[in-house]
Amino acid sequence: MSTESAQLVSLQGLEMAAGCLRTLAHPHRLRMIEMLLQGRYTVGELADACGIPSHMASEHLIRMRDRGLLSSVRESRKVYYEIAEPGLASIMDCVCKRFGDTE
Amino acid sequence: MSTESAQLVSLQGLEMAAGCLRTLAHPHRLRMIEMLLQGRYTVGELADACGIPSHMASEHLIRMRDRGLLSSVRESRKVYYEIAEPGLASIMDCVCKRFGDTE
DNA sequence: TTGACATATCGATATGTTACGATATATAAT
DNA sequence: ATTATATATCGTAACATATCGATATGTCAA
Repeated sequence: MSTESAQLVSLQGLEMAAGCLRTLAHPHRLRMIEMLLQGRYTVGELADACGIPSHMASEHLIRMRDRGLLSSVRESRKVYYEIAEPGLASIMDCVCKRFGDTE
Repeated sequence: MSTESAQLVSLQGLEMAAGCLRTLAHPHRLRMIEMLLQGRYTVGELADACGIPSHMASEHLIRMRDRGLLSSVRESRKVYYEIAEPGLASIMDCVCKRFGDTE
């Protein structure tokens, strides 16, 4: 199912991958990505869903956008964020399979 | 192909997932995992492959073992590490697809 | 223009992580 | 017992990150 690559990824590639993984490695950011995989949301909506002040949600979102994981569009007063990196679906799929509660 | 879960992962689950991702988010640790997905290696072999002193490789490996990602077996003077979490294959597959050089 | 709302930025503090030298343990050979 | 090899642990300094209050910017309505 997975394309077996005999060749190793370059150190530079691994450094970029590590940067992305570090950006993902926060429970609130994972929650935001989980939601954004199902549609676009505003900063305030994501903040409420995480139970954090919106200025902190903004910081998380900007961080992910700067990494190329998300993109944002301003519409009047609100800013909508959405998924920019398609690979996030596979990562979240792994997270759900391993840590999703089956209750 | 992926089981679409309408239900969100619990915050506790996301915290554990974030912990695992943070543990993965280091270029040398990713290199080690990449190698271990193809077979077992000793601390010294992994250290040489990463170009770091073996006591630093040991710290990285113990960190991943404590997270449940790897397991270790001592054989005489050497300690062999191997993959303990099957999901690592999917994660590394994502990394290869996104950051693997196609040269 | 004034005020309200939504998002973003700044500064300070607290916590976590990394790399490194030094040292310690475990195993084997002499 | 001594020495060499392979891993592991400790202490620390440098650096990155998280959180939070305060403040700033951008947008709209009255």
